[in-house]
Amino acid sequence: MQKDKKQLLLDAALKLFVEYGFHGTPTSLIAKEAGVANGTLFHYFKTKDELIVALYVDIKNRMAAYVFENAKGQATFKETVKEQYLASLFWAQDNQLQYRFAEQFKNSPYLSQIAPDEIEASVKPFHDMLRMGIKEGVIKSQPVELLFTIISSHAYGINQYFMSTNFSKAKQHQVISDSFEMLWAMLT
Amino acid sequence: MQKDKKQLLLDAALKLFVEYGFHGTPTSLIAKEAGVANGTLFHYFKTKDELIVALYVDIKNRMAAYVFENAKGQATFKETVKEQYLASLFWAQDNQLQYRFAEQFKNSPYLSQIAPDEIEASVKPFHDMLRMGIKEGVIKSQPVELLFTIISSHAYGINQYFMSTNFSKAKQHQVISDSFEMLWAMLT
Amino acid sequence: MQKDKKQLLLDAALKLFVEYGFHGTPTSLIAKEAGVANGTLFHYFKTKDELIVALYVDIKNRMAAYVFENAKGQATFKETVKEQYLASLFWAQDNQLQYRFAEQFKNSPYLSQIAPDEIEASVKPFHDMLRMGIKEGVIKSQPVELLFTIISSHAYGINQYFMSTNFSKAKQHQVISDSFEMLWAMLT
Amino acid sequence: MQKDKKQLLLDAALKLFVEYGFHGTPTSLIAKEAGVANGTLFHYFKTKDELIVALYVDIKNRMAAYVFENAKGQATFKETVKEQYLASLFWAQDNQLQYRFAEQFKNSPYLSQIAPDEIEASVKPFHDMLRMGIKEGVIKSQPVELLFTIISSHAYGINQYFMSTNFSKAKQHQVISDSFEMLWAMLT
DNA sequence: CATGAATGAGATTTCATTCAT
DNA sequence: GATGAATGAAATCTCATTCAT
Repeated sequence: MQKDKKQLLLDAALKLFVEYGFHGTPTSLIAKEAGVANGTLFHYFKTKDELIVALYVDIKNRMAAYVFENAKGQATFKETVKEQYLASLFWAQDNQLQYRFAEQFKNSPYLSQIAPDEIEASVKPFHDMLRMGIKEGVIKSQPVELLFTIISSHAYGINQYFMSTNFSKAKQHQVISDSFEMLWAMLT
Repeated sequence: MQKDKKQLLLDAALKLFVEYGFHGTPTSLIAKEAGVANGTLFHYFKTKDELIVALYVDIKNRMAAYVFENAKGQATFKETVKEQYLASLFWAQDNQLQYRFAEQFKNSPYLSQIAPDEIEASVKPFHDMLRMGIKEGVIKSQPVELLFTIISSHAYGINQYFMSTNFSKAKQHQVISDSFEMLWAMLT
Repeated sequence: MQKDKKQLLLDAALKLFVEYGFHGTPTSLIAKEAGVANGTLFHYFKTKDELIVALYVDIKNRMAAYVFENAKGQATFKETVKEQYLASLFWAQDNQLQYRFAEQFKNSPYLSQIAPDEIEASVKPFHDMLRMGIKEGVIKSQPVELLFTIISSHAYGINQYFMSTNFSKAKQHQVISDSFEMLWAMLT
Repeated sequence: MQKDKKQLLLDAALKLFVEYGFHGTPTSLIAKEAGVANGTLFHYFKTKDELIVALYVDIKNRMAAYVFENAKGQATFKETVKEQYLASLFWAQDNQLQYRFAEQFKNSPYLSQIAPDEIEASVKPFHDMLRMGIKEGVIKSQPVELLFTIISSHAYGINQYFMSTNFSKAKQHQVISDSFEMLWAMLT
């Protein structure tokens, strides 16, 4: 029994969007790559835009699930932050296509199609955690939005760096681990 | 005496690309917004792609010129880095459209139309400066590409933060200044 | 016990065709409105065209049955014509959707799908009646086709008039009755 | 110098719409018949709907102009009404395509795209004239909307009759003239 | 009988680009 | 240089119809 056609479409779309961009990828090509008929795409997604947004939401959820799964049950605050940071970067490493798609999406006019409270909800757990760290006096007392943005951007930078290098996985892990310590120096 | 039609087109394109994206902005709309005829656009730019790339290069150059102009003649290495960092963020603050256009461009398939050695050349001065800092033992001995990426991403994060807040200019300057100290703690 | 699915489909189609037109109404919408599955429509009607034609024929028959039922057994020729005229208008009043559907159908390329002899057959009783009236010297000696067309158009006009007014049923009956006398003046 | 491309498109559309109906006529066929490129149609009419409506308005205006031109300067009220009635029917005879298109349009959901006050304005001259006739005591005192509808429908019926016969022009003129007298008997 | 996922031909519409004026 | 009508390839999307379950 083969994969769901909806999933086949999402997979095909992901691959092609990353390679050719949203507008460089006709829906007909997505259908072809997925091995389904042209109209089938529109059976599952009312419009091309809806497909793009659905793909983003799907990826976002998968990544969040991965990060939380891998970072739960740490003893200290620092351990928790570190594991989340590492998990994010490991996930990005193992899901290059998804990561690059998400970056492309976030820098496109499509982002405005995500309801602001949905975005809000997705960052809340991180904000809450940072607030706790501040209350416990472990990290600097700064607005959590600022801290979160700085951490995210730092991770983003590391990823960009990896894209322009050809490191082994081991070396990448090393860099990630080092970079966290730099980040931590900044936060405390 | 009115502006050059070429400049009118670039101005219109910038505004519309930021609002609607590259593909959400037809050339006809750019021409209309610029107040010139449809075909005139193609006198100045052979293709739409050429316009997009020209706009990016133009913006890139203006920003670089601004940063170098404002950061020259500092006494110490830290002062030099700091002034460049501040100048970048001040420029982004004063040129929101240009900044957002550049971000969109960098996350699009158009980026590949910029020759790699052109990109190389534009970051070289920064790399050289960082190399000097390392040699002088002022900052950590890490690959300059990594250090540069981290600094750039940090600045990117601060900008993102400003976009979601409504700070006064004075408050923004405060945050920028503070954030540099955090960054510096990370680099040394 | 609920209605026959075929009837549910006809009802839904009637309502939607009048509101959106034949081509503005997808079969999927008809099925949805009828509360049945998409494919079910094609069990009962081989094609969409067949559904449209079937609906028209059904309506035509119901109207004819109504008119004949209500106009039978009149003493004089004038009484007979009058009762048929009244019955037609009363029926149209009570079956607005059906009436408007029929008008739309008659002014569409679908009309050509009704066999000419079927049309012939449906008007024959009226032609026969008029021929009798001429033979008896009650009405003008003119081609029955012309007389019938004039009578039908007259009724059509009255209906159009009602659509743009908001008369009570009583007032409508009054107008219908008056209008028949005007019509009769023309025929005799 | 050849005809305006816009006019070529209107001419082609008219012919094809009457033959195949609005929805049976693809825009590509209209362009082909007009001898212009596909996109040219959309240069002149933003949508297919806009073309359909524009065509109707154009036809409506031409007919009105014809009727008024041919019926002006009559001595009596009856003469005026008669000349307008005759002109309408002669116009329909000489402009079969236009007439049939207009009938199709009026019985379609497109009609609702004509602003009510535009419709109002087009019938006003006729209503005014009828009001005058009533005031002068020449015709029955009935609502002018009713009288106008009856006259229009009468003319419509005559036209329908002509479509199912094969009369010579002379014979048609004879019938039209006769039918006006029948109509007049009804109005007075 | 009934379903609804799947199809794919075809329709409308967009838009970068050209070119005669 | 400047114009804007004209182009036509290509994109998105619709929808009547089929068919395995």
